[in-house]
Amino acid sequence: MGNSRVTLKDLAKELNLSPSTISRAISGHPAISDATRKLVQQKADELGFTPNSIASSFRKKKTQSIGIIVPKIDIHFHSLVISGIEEYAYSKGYNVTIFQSKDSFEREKEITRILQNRMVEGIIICLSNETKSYAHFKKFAKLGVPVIFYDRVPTNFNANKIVINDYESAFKATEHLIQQGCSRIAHIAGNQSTHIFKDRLEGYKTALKKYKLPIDPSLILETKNLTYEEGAECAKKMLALPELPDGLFCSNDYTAISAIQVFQKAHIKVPEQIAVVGFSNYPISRVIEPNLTTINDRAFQMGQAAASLLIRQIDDTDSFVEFETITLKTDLVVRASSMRKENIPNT
Amino acid sequence: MGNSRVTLKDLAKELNLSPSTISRAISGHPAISDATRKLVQQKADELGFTPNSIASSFRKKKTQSIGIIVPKIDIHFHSLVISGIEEYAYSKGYNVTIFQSKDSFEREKEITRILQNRMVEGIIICLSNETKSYAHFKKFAKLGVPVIFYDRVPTNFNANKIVINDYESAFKATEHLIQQGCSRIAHIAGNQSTHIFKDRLEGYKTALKKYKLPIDPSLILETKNLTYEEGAECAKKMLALPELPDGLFCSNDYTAISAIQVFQKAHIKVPEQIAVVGFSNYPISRVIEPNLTTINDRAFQMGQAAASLLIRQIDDTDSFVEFETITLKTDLVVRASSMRKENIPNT
DNA sequence: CTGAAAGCGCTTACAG
DNA sequence: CTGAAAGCGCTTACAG
Repeated sequence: MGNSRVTLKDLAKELNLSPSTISRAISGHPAISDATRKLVQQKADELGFTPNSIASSFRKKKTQSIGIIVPKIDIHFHSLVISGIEEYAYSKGYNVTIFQSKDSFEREKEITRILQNRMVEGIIICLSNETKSYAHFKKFAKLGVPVIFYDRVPTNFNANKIVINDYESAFKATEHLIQQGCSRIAHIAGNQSTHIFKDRLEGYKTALKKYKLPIDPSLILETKNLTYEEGAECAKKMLALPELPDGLFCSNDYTAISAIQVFQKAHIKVPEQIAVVGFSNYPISRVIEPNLTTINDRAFQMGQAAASLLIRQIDDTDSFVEFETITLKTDLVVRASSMRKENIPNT
Repeated sequence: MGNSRVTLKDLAKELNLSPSTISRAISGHPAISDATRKLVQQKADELGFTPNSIASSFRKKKTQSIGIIVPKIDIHFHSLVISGIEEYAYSKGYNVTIFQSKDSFEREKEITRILQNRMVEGIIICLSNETKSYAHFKKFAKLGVPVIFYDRVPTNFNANKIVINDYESAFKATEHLIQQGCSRIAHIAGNQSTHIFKDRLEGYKTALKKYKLPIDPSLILETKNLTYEEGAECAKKMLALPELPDGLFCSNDYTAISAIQVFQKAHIKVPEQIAVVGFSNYPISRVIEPNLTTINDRAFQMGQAAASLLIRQIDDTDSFVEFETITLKTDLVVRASSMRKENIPNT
């Protein structure tokens, strides 16, 4: 079947004009007369000409495409970020090519090679949880290809980063529990080798200190992956304590929800006997009964911010800025799971 | 900063070999001696040469990339499909470029133009809900670029499709409720202008007919978008009926879950007084209490199947097959929300 | 086993 | 306002 695309040359021949003129007419060069432009446009439509952007990319060394690496696309947080990136990039004429590292360091390295070959103009990445070395990103600095890290970002490595203030957010969440009258507040923590979960634990501790509450190690439960199942295990451990905590701050929503369900099955009332706060504001937090108080981590906005910073850096080739870190605001979304006093929930 | 990539020519000059030989050595052409191959590989590593795949794509007219169009990336179903596509495509050396139509027909058309210009080798798409005409896909047939539709697929239009049997699945779900002893079974239906929701309604009706149960129009509640909020409204309408249904089959999980919550707030027991079945097997179905019986629609596998079919069609340029429709198996995942008799749930 | 040459479809500096 | 010419970095049919 006629795999034959119509090219600039074909158009030129048809119209007895030079390819240069056709090229300029199509791309809206100002030096082309209106008459010629119209003529060319008409013929292009007639013959079904559309510019071959691979040829154009090759010639101009501008691919108008950016690469995204995420651990897994179907994690809701990442799909929101990707959605934000795509939306912004599309509005600026950039395409988005997606890769999953599957949390494999080797695969992440391989993907950076592919992205280099593909000549993407910039990269947005959430590191795999295996990644401890960042040498595979150094080549992009040499090539002038900006890289933006989000969520799981490198430590001890200069780079562009989009983050939220995990420490502050955790502080806010814990402080809220204290203000609701809780004094024995437990924490379900994420893997402490990941700095965002470390920061959340720190924020929790700082809030306790500020309000002169003791830090009780038996109330701090570290998990590997903050899974639904791990949340349930942690809740059971709390039930086995000599005295039940009266508040619980969890490093994500899954563990918060499974903990609530374990408590409820043990006929412990949430929030009356134990008030619970999660982290991320997943859709599920508005489904669980009672609705979950949680931190809105602005995943969609994070994607938009990452794309915006990236494209700004692609365009400003001779800026003096080497690296930028953008910290996004978070909100505490107060719902029923933590409401022990007469407040008005904000969602 | 030295934006200078090392090229084939540079390598050739360094080694006093022709660019042809370098090209063949790098791409593993069999006619190259081992000695030369090693020499070239070594020098390539030394100079940090990596092939420019844009140049290669341009020359070979093979971009090794496929385009995906989804209504919205952060809908869990689509993110699972995309994940399946990326996984399969990556294993075959294809890259995946993603676009969101945002359920806009105009944007969908615009995206197909971009994909044509970008010379993707194939396209996987879930149609926007505004799309009624498929003329914008015809150009790809002429160009020999295969297009695979999934989920929301065209009707009355010959095309490659990956689908599940919505009719059968709905039949299975409804039959299960009947076997659990329900005889007044309601249905929360999706928009009847979308064929998959029409099929689900048909499957429901057929099951009732088969078991000689009456079809009661007051028990069939159509929604616009099957949202959580619409599910709650429908449940309230059921509560207002002279007699409550004893079974409920919903066209998705969100409506099923909100209905369950409305029932529970009205002190109606699920499944004892009303047994509920959803559709999609979203993660949330294992969180709600009681856990939701639902149809596993195999979104990840749908993505893999779409990518596999697409790449098969890209490779088989001279096959006699014009179009293919693949129907995937679905499972009824039986959980507590529908268990009125002593069965063993399968998850 | 290796090389010389042509060309993929554009863009752009230079010239008029 | 328009054109001739060179070239982006590869690949491949042809030749030896």
